[in-house]
Amino acid sequence: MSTLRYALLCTLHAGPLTGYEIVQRMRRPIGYYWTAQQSQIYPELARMTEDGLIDHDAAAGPGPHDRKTHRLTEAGRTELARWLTEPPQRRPPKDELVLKTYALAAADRDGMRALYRGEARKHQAQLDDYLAQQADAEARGDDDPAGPRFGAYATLRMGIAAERTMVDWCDWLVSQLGR
Amino acid sequence: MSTLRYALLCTLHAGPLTGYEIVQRMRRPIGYYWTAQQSQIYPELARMTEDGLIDHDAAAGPGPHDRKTHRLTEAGRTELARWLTEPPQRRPPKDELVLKTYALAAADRDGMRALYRGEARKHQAQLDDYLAQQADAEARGDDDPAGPRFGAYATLRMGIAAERTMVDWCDWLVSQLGR
DNA sequence: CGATACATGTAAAGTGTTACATGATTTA
DNA sequence: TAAATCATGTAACACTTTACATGTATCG
Repeated sequence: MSTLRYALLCTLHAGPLTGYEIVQRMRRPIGYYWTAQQSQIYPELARMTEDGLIDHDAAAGPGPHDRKTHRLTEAGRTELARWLTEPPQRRPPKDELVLKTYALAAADRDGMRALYRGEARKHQAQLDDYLAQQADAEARGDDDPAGPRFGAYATLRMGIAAERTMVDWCDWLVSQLGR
Repeated sequence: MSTLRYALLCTLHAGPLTGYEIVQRMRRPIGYYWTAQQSQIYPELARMTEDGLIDHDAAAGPGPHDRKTHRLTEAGRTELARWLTEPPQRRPPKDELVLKTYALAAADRDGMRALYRGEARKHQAQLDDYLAQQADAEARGDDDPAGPRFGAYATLRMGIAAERTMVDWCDWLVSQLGR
């Protein structure tokens, strides 16, 4: 079972969705910590249906294909619950900005300073977006650990903490590289 | 030009290395923010040599192949310097633990609490390792922004900040899921 | 004498991205 | 009427992982 499969099971955990809606979730909010392309999602949904993890209602769609609303089967729900409490397998972190930093000495100093200033700005913008989402979530009561949307709220908290860390680190580098 | 190529250029920025030594660096310290398998590295080094980004001295090796010590060419160094100050392309973050968190409501509550407790412990261990490395680095004077090893030191700082963020987030989740 | 480190490579399978293809309905 | 949204799919290519393959030198 690939992680993509589990990501799709996660996407469907709170209720049925069409493939198209799953693609949307893979941008926001799930795209903040997992992504998959449309061209990966549709064939995988078909294979998961074959394997009995999900099933769907089909209805005439706008284009040449049926519109399918997918939902977890009992088998899918069981498999998801089993996987969730398993320790995640450490996958290679790949961060281009940190990679660039390792070879910092081989670059133009002022150019690198400008780079970190720009990245600090981008991460600050993302942080502001998350902060606004957090305020909305708390207004809805999503921060209740017993509520059904606490999981999404907790991921937001991680996003906020990670962006703050990036902003601080970039700012520190700007100050270190300053004259 | 794939990012793998730039990662290899970064690895060689401070001096010549054999393929085998590059593989070691891809575990520690570069592996903390970038990885590649041996089977990816050797063919890519060959292609980069063909393209004039690197060259090497060859000497009889222990096995059936020559031992090659790779170094950047002038063209490679120029290309690296150009790339370094370019804004990194945002690649999809993929974090299995955060993905699991999104679907937290579909799992056993105590099981999830145990998961976050275990992950907090693992990240704390990694943090302690980084902290020890930081002390060594500072004793060597690597924290001098004008020194040649400041880049590696700065990546360590990011690692420390990121691990601390993870530990805090896991601890927060344990407390939220507690009775 | 068995395991580990040194040292380089190839083959096959799996995963992910980009591009293509169709076509109705709604919005500017 | 042009663009965006809804909706599903395939093909080709690129990238990554796992496994295989060879062989010396050193350490316990």
